[in-house]
Amino acid sequence: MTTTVEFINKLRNSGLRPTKQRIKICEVLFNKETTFHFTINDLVKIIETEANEKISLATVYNTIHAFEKKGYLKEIPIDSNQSYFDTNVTDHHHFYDLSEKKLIDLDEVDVGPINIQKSIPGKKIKSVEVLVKLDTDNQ
Amino acid sequence: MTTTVEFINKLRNSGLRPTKQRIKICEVLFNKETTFHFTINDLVKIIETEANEKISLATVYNTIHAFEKKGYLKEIPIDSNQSYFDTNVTDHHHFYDLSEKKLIDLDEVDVGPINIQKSIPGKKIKSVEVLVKLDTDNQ
DNA sequence: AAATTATATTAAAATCATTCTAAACTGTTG
DNA sequence: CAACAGTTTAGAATGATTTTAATATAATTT
Repeated sequence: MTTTVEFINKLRNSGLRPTKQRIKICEVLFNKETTFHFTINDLVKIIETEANEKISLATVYNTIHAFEKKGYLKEIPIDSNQSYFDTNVTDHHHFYDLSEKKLIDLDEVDVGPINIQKSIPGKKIKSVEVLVKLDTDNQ
Repeated sequence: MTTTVEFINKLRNSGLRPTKQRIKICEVLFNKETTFHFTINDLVKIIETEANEKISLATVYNTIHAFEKKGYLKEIPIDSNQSYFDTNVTDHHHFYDLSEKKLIDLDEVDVGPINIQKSIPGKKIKSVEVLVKLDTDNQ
């Protein structure tokens, strides 16, 4: 359980003004027992349900991108028309359930170390992400 | 070098009518020395340049999706607003150059074997894809 | 090889996620 | 509290992709 004051400090410390909207989004995203995955659409629905506030769509986008830049969220690469975000920002990978269009965390430990044996001159590796696509096992 | 007749057979054998448009797209995609990555936009431009035909955008989309379903193309999962496709359908992975928004192949051998140590009941693994994001190495 | 049928192509409109705009608003700092 | 910079907002704009419904073409039947 994180208090509102702590979110305010978190925001201030990262150079983001603690506005009503940003605090509300913090509460929705970071006041959960477990981390989770969401699309912007999901988030807007959660805000409408969980809170009785309406936050403009543009603000939700701005805030999520700001949080991503600050490292509070991670975008997950999926060949989908919507962006998926993860409140779990530790190094880990994902299952993607194709039939249910749902993401499931995959600990680094469950994948093992990955050593990229190739390099591109002038470029450095920023991240290594594994996506494991799942199908229904209709045997 | 693949002849038009071979493309016609390929299409017919997979239950796709060999239309003028599909054959042209086959030629543009599969008559290259090397495999490559493209977006729909890229492809449309290539068709306009390489051929003097105009294929409707809807047809390009339909064809690419049909080819993907038949396993002649692979969609590459990237958190981008455009879909990327690959004419290399063998098992391999990718670098994604963030500054140039370009994909580079990464052989399975350059990544090493990946053994997923977790399973989801009722689901089976369909694919394991590694995306290595690259940044400019401004040291 | 004409007639029939099933499938594909097309341009344009529709849709949907995301970004932009410019006006109104709100934290922050002195 | 005044002034300023940073934020929020609704709505418009953008851009990728999908849908529509009419036309065209390939395959099948006669």
